[in-house]
Formats: sequence, C-alpha cells, structure tokens
Amino acid sequence: MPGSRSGGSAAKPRKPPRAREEKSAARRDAILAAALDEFAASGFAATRIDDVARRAGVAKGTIYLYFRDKEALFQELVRSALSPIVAVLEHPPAGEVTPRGLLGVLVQTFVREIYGTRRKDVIRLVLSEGPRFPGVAEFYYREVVGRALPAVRELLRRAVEPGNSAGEALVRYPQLIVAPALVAVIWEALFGRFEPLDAEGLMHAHCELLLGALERREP
Amino acid sequence: MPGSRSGGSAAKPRKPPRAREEKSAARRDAILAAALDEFAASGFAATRIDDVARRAGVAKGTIYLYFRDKEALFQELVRSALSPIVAVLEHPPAGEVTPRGLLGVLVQTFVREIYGTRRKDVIRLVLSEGPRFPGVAEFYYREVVGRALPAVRELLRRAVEPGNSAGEALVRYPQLIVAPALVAVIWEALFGRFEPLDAEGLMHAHCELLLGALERREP
Amino acid sequence: MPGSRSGGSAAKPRKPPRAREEKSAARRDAILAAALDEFAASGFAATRIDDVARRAGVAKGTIYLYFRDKEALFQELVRSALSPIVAVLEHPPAGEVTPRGLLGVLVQTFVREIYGTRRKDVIRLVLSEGPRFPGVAEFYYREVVGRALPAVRELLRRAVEPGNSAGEALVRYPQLIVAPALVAVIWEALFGRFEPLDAEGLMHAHCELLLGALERREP
Amino acid sequence: MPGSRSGGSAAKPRKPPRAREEKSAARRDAILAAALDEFAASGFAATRIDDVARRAGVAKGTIYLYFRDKEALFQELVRSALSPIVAVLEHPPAGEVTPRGLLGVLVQTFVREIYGTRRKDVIRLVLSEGPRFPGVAEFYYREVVGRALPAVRELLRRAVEPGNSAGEALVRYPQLIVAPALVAVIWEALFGRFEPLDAEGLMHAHCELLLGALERREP
DNA sequence: GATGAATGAGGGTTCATTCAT
DNA sequence: TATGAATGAACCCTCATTCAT
Repeated sequence: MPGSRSGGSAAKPRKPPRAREEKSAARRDAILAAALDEFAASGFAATRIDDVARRAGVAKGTIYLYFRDKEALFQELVRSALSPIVAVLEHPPAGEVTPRGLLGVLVQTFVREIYGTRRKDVIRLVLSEGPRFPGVAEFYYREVVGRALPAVRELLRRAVEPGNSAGEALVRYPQLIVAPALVAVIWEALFGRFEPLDAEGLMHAHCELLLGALERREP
Repeated sequence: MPGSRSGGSAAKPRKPPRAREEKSAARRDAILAAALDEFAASGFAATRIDDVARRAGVAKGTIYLYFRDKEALFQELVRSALSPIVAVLEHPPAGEVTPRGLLGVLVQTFVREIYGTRRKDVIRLVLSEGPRFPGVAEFYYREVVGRALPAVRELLRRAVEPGNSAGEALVRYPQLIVAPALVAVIWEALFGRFEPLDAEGLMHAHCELLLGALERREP
Repeated sequence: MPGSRSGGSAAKPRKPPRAREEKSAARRDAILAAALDEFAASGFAATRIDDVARRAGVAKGTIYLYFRDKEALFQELVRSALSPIVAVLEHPPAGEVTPRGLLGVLVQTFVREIYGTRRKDVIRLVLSEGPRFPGVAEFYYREVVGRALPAVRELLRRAVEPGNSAGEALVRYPQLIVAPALVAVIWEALFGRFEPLDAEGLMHAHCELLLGALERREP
Repeated sequence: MPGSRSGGSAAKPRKPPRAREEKSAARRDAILAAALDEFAASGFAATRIDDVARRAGVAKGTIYLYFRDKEALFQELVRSALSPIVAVLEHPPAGEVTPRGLLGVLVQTFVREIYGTRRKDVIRLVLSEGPRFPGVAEFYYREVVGRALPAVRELLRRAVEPGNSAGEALVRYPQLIVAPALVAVIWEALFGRFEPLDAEGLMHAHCELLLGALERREP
C-alpha cells in the first residue's frame, strides 16, 4: 500500500496525514486547558477571554472558532473534563464485597481520578458556578452525581451486612461517603495557605470511621 | 423607660434623638440584606450594585455612603452574617460529655444557626467566592473555621472514650463532622430542583454512623 | 405664594424650576442632533456610538441612559424628526381649490418642512436604511407616507376638473407629485458635488408640467 | 471550429485551453452575483464577506483573489452591473421623433434594462450607499447619469414642439422623466409589503401626464 | 445625608483580511 | 489557484464609581 497513510517508512511525508485535524484538536485542548487555569483562578465572570487566549497561545478570535461564546467554553470545559469519569462510573467493579475493600477502591478512585488531577478544580468550579449555569448543574447531576450515587449505593448494598444500621444509613445517603472528599477539595482552595489539609489522612480517617460503624456487630 | 427611643420632651426635634443613627443602621442593614439576596442569587461578579440598591430601596449612590466599594460590601456582608456565630463559638457548652449528646447539640446548632437561616447562603458564598477574596477567606478561617474546629475538637476529646480509634480520627479531623452539613448546603443549591435532599435525614444518618463507630467497644 | 415655584420675580433662584428635566431634554436633543449628523454622514452601520457621543458632547455611556441601543437611537431619530410632519398632515388646508394653488402649497410645504431642514437627511436615511429596519419603514409608511398620499389625493380630487385625465392619473398615483422632490434630495447627496441641482427650479418646472396637463382642456 | 473549447490533440492537458480563464471568469461572476444578493439584502456594511463566499460557493479567501477588498468588490459590482447600460446610452435611437414614441421607448428601456432585472437592486444600492463611496457615486454620475440625462435631453429636443413650455421644462430638467422610476424602485423595497405599487401603472400614468402637457397646444 | 445622572474603562464578540497548506 | 484557520483591530454595551444638586 504505497503512498497510503502508513506513517513510518514512506519518504518525506512533509505533513503527516490528519495533520489538520490533529492540530485543530490540539488547539482546542490548549484552549480548554487555559480556560481551566483561568476559570479556576478567577471564576467565570472575572475571567477574561483575552487571558484565556494569551495563556493558550492563540488570538482572542481563535477561541470563537472553537466555542460559540464564553459560556459554551465553560460548559465544554466541564463536560470534557468530567466525561471520562462518566465512563468509569459505567463499569463499577464487579467483585469487591467487603466494606473495607469497597471503601479502599472508592478512595483510590477519588484520588486517582479527581484529587490528583485538574478535575479537582473542575469540581470546584461546578460547585461555585453551577447555580448560575443550569446546563452545567444539570450535566453534572445527570452524568456524574446521578450515576455515581446509585452505583455506590449498589456496591454498598452488596458489601454491608444486612441489618447493619450504619450500612443502611450509607445506602440511603451515599453522599456521606463523598462528603469529606468535597471538603478536602474546598479546604485546599480556601484555607490551603493557612492550614494545609492532609487529604489522604482525612480520607483514611473517614474510612476508619465508616468501617468502625460498618463492621460493628449490632447490639 | 429611660433611654428608650423617645426623647419626648423637647420642642423642635421632630426626630427623636438617635433616630438618625437608627435610621442609618436600618439602612445599612437593608443594604446588607439586599446584597445577600443578590450575591446569593448571582454571585459576586454578576451582581450589579444597581440591583442591590433597588432591592434595598435606596439610590445607588447611597450604598457608597455605607460601603467603600462593591468588595467592601461583600466582605461586610460575610462579616456581619457570620460574626454572631463567632460569639456562639466562644462559649461552647460546658457540660455535655456523651458523644450522642455532643453530636445532637452540634447538629441542632447547625440547623438553628445555619441551615435554617440565610447564613446558609453566606456560607455558600464564602465557599464559592472565597478563593478570589483573600480577606473573606481569611476572615472565615480566622474567625469561624479556625475557632469552630478546635472547639469541636476539645468537646470531642472530652466526649470520646480514650483509645477509641474512631474518636481519635474525629479529633484529628473534625472536618469529618461538618462535611455532610456542607454537602447539604451545596446540594440544595446545585441539585435541589432535580432531587431534593432531606438534610435532616442526612444529618441524622451521619450521626448514627458516627455514633456507631464512637460507641463501639474496641476489639 | 411666597417660595412657591413662581419664577420671574423672586430672589436668587439659583436653579430655575424644572432645571433637571430641561437639561435632560436638552441632552436628549443634543444626542439626537449628533446622531443625525453622524448617521447622515456614514449610514447606520458605519456610525460609531463613540462619535455620536463626542459630537453631542457627552460620554459614551450617557447615550445609553437615553436610548436602549444604537437601533433605538436610530428609530427615535427618525420618529422625532418626522413626527412634526405628521401633525401638519393631519390638518390639510381647507380652502385651496385650484390646481395651481394646491401645487404651490405642496411645494412650499416641502421646501419649508423638508428640503430646507435637516429632515431632508432623515428622509434620505429612511430611504437608505429603511429596508433593514422594518420598524422604521413601517413607521414612515404608517405615519408619513400613508397619511400624506391620501391627504394629497383628497386635495387633488377637490382641485381637478372632473374628467381631466391627468388629474385622474395624479389621484391614482399621488407619488407622481412627490417623485421630483425625492430626486432632488437624493441628487444633492449623490451628485451635488459634481453638478448641483437647482431644486427650486426643478420643482417649479415640475409644477409647470403638471399644470400644463391639469389645466388642459380635454379634446 | 478553430479556437473553440477543444484543443483536442495534446495528450495531457485534461483541461482544454481557456478552460482556466473561463472557469475563472465564471467564478468571478458567481462572486459578483452572490455579492449583489447579499449587498442588496443587507447593505454594504452589514454584509459579511463570509456570506458572499458561501452563497457563491467559494472559500472566503478566494474572493480576495478576485477583488482587492470588500469595497473593491462593491465597486466592481456596481460597475459590472451598470456598464451594459452605458453601452445602450451610447447609441440612442436615431429616428423617434414624437413625444409619445420617445416616452414609450424610455419606459420600455427602463423596464427591460432596470426594473425587470437585478439592476433595480444595484440602482438602489447606489442610491443608498453612494454617498459613502465617492468612487461609486462618481462612476454612476460619470458613466450613467451624466450620459443618460444629456441623451434624453437631446432626444427631447428633437421630439418636442419648439415653444412648448412643458417641453422646455423637461429639456432643462430631464430628471423629471426618471423620477417616478426611482420612486417605484424605492417604494418596492420600502413599502412593498404594506402596499404594493403597480410600477407599470405608475409609469403609464406618468407618461399620460407628460404627454398631456407636451401635446398641449400653447394658449 | 441622599440622589441618580454622568462617566469611561473594560470586555465580549464580530469580521475583514492574511497566509500556510 | 483555492482553501479556511487564524488573526486582531474595532465597536457595542455594561456597570462600578463619582459628584453636582
């Protein structure tokens, strides 16, 4: 297949095939990354498109080639950052059955997918700006929270002793499992410079607490 | 009734003494109340001074007689709304010693002082806008969080069995106690219209969980 | 009535009563006048609000205190310039009955009310921009053309010999009477610098022509 | 068929000779046609090059291969649309000598060359935008109006009775002959949707009027 | 003090024009 | 030659802040 889009051997492909699309996608990503930086630092309203452009290394007008307006940029940012999580949520681990194992997985996932990534900032943005962006709040609810909570609920149901009242409380309010994670995210942004919070320690303590209650033999 | 709002005797002063100050204070309060409404609904940047003025029933310029600028208004809003809490935190209940009793008091206090009042919105504002307002974040940390957590910590120390590992976790991370309360506040604003959250039920379940762990006889 | 809003005799009225409203109206008028200058010179799209403001001697933002946006400014300009004409059209002269007298009045009115005033430019603006401003075209049709033509028609009916075919043509197409006036307006703007047009001579010749036809004894 | 679009002999040239030029000319025409549509619908300033390109079926950049800039496109549009008229004006009919015949020819020409074609829109564009485009106004004056009026004048001189005052008026102000035609063009664009104007009827009535005056035996 | 008209800097968005492919 | 992504100057409009009344 000489001359076809092989890549690798052929002579002098000055521009590799698909260069256009790739560059376009790279630019889009650069803009989204810059937007995340700026939005996270200043919030939606106080962020200037100009700054996003400068940080992304493009001209102001270029942003409007990729996003209809500032709000669309924001929405796309949230969407693109959180969509991979949706995929993860679709396939909950099948086997885990002990509370300890389950919580461990959840915490690991949180750290790996959120706390250790820029997504942390996206979540904070959603919490902060969501109320003014119905589309964002709805997306976040429909695609993330509305899927994560039932999934956690289902895993819990399998993991906890029937009749264990702490387990039943968690099944009813899976938010209780996530709450400290949110607090960690918020704390860092608000008070990090006054008093850093050891998020891992917090989550570990949280798990200990939950396990203390879940593993307890009911009186 | 000496000292009460009358004056009563003098001929000319249609306005009784202190009427000026009272009216002035009332105006200031009206502006702060209006500002809370508007900031809570639209966030700091998207709130227009004009709207605050209209809602407060004063002219736009009047706001600048009471507050240096928009940011000062915001800071004052947070300050004045949260200061009463500071007072509460100064005098922690002395006698409570059982975990159940302590948690009950904390939850009650939360509901009475925050969740059942406009302060809920102030807290949300602080979480949302705090990162962009160092003064606000610092005030909130110094006056509220930085006092509340040690106070709770101290109460816990008194209430939990020594050696109870859940208790020790809580003493180290008192944030774990507050986390669900924050989640309730945030949830309502973000997802209330999709899926209302029973905050009381959440807090109750949270307490049950904590108590399950705290009251457990360590193995 | 001492101290009341007399005006005239009383001492030291630093600011005459109604100063506010008068100043406001004067400002509005100044803006409209400046807008006419700029719109007439550059057309709607090419006119910058900034230039209107500068010419009116106000700040850019001030214009938006008086007019919702650029388009509203344009519409108001047309409306306010042409409304007085509407009043004139409401009261057509009652007595004139000869064709010559009627045409004389019409031409005089045209010169006095339009050609000798800035309204000439307003009319040109309507002709130029009207197709893109349905509101303007409609206003002009409803309030001006739609009233002027029937009025002229009625006057003609009274003035021309029954059975005079030229008269009947004019009654059916009163536009024929106005056409040269429009041409004069347009010519001046387009070709004035190449070849000035003697509008009065044109209108006079036009009248002679019409009278030649109207006064003709039918064969 | 020498010189026609074949070439026929050579091996490689898939494109017959002149195909390039022809395609190029076709493209230029397509752009001009699209530009007329867009300019006529939106005016010069409000027309986007992008829209012209899309309507012409070419890329935006292509337009700049054929026209220096937007203004040149506009000027070329006017020029190319009106040039054929110039040719017509160069060769006025030689024989017609009666007023009725002359007017008939003029009206026919107007309908055939202008009112029944897209040139109607070009004329409207010139009237609307001309004042802002000295080049356009000058071209229109120099090539069209400045030739048409003298030509009409000359024809009139031959057609009217010497001493006929209406005829002399027309000779002095040939604009009077064209005025209703302009009104028809303008009326349609401005008020067509409120009250359609029977242009033919208007022109017919106009001719009747003129003839009524021209054929009159002077007293 | 209180008002609200006036200001003008600032930012989102558009679009004519360019240029690498 | 043709393309269309990229550019950035330009411009409308908003709104925090001021100040004459």
